[in-house]
Amino acid sequence: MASTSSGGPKVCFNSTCNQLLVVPRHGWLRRTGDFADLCDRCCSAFEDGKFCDTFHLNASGWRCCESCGKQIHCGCIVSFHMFILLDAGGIECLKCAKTEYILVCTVAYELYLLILTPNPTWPCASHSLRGPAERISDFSSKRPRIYYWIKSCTMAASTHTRDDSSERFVNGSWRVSAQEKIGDKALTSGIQYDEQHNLFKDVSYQSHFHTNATPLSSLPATFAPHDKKMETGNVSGIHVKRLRAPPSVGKLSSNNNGAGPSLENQAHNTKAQGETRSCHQILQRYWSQFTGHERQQLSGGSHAKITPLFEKVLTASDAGKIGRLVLPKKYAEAYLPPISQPEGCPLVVQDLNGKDWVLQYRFWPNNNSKMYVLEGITPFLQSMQLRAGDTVTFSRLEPEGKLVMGFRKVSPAFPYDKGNETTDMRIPAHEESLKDDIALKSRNIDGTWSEVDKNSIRAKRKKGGKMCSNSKNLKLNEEQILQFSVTLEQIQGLLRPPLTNSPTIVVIEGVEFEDFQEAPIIGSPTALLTDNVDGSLCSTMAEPTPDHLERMLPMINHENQKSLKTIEGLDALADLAVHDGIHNGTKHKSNHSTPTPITHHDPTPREQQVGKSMHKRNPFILADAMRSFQMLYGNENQKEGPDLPDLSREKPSDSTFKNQNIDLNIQPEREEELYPVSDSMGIMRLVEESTQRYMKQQQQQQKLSFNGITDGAHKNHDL
DNA sequence: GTGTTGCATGGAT
DNA sequence: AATCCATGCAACA
Repeated sequence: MASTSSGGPKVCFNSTCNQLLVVPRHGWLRRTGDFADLCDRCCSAFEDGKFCDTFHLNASGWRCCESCGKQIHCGCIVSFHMFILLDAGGIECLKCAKTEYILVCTVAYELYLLILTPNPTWPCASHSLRGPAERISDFSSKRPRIYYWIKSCTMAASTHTRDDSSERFVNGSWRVSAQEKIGDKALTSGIQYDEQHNLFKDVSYQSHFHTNATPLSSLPATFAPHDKKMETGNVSGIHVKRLRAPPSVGKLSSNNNGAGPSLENQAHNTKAQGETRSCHQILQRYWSQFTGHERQQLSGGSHAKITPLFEKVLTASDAGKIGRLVLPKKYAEAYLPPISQPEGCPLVVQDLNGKDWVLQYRFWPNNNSKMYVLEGITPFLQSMQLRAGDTVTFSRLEPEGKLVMGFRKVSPAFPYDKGNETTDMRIPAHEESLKDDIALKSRNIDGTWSEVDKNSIRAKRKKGGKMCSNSKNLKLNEEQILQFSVTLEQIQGLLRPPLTNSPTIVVIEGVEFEDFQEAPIIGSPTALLTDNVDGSLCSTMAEPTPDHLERMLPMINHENQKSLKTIEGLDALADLAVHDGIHNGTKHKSNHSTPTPITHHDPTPREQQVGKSMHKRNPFILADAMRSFQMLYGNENQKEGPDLPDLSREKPSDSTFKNQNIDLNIQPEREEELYPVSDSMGIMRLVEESTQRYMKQQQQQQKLSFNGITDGAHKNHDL
């Protein structure tokens, strides 16, 4: 590369050019902070994004975009901004990356987007969020384009208009602000680049159009998400929130503003990903999982845009008679109107049918904090027939900013139940993986990465229990689910028919299940024939190994096994099968001489909430296997509320085989009536009930046998 | 007695 | 240790 000698005539920085510069033009920003001075021709090539194509064609470092295949030069500072490095390796051109980025940011609507740049003069500190001060200073003087999304908010009985958006140069830095009128209040939102501190600030404040309104001091300072990872402070009554300083320029818009190629630079990568992570950091705990299909439904098929905000799995309390839905504080503060008084404000929420519901949004003081609740939720829940364990989703209809409440039922028969209007709510796999990736880390204000949002993990653990502690494993993409549905069908391969019985074939959702009067037994089919002649006992197996499961899944094709193995829950299944099932199979055998009562375990509310994950050591292998599958197959939010058939109530507990008594009050047939088998849960239920019948029959037989009655089995055939 | 409201408590992270 | 939040519960209507 050419350089300039101090005092001497400048030559083009392009070493392959070296033309004397009469009027140097600024090219890329060098690491020194100076610009590379280019001649007209080279600068034009640079600005057109063709510099590498022109001058570096024979250089090394060309790679193909993983998405579109376009060749991108990755070997020089000039093209440094023209691609992003993919987490999984490889690169992606900005065009492709931008698409993804826009998508992500659409989800994370609330976040301020600071994608700056007219000119790719920022060599981008991809390694550092806070670049050297000289870069920043240069950058700040270049009137960065600030891509700014104003937040909107739905408030009951309020007009909501977006009044103004402007850019101003204030005190040496560019400030973008927008004002929206919400009722009699004006929310001025702004972002300002703080040159001195090398930061972007969120400058938002409320004022009033009318003097008779609430005093300013009583109003929350900002609508911005109250992310504690952001440093905040108050300056002259203006709420200042420190955002991460973008290290670079990079305009989201594809417009070429004439100042250079409209190329989002590498900073885009780091910035976008950083902000993306930040987005997700804000959202992930109650991340709404909408597909385009659902969004379309929510928006009534129109072109209105739906912005998923967050969601909440209904707890027993939420779904109880009180009609109070506890809202996650973080998201209540981020996405709902700010309330400073415990009384809160009425909130108009639209349901999926377009019907408006007026709820009271308020909070309670709690441990120096607040608990946000939506009161009066009962009519909505009843109308939608929602219960504990179901999920209520909160989203926003754009552009009017109306809050929309959707829902997802705990047993929507996903993915088959086409009738359920909120099925198919999974987000596409690529979003999912992105989310998952994002969920693992978040970026701190100082640009470092740290463990993210433990609440999210906690929430996911709650949802998935031990089976799905990893978010990546928690949510299955559709392909996995389909694969798993096949696996579910194939589970019959695990159910060993008692030799003395012939099955009743039950077809559910196109899947044939063999309903034995005697319970099927999980075990290796190859082992079936070698032991257990009475057909009622589990086979005893040698010391099980992890490979055991594989042998137990002879009918599952390799692909599905692979797929399953990616699911952490399978480990749990294997664990159950190997450590519990087989164990308990043996135990089961011995139980013939050790009668135990069927105890009805009434789960604590916490157990209900956590689902079945608490039942780690259940002797009834099939039930647990079913539960495992159920958890994997079903919604990750799947939980059982008090109104749902709690399998844990119905299944024998650990003590089942210790003191066998028989609870003859159980009426599985009736339960079937109550809970029609129309979904995946139903399939589980059917299988489980089948096994329950078997259990009861066995126990009855044992009891009767103990009493010297020999025809017990016949008498209890219908149990 | 019943339902509602507002706060306190404690488990989970 | 701090925080969140699900739920309990006393006070009140």
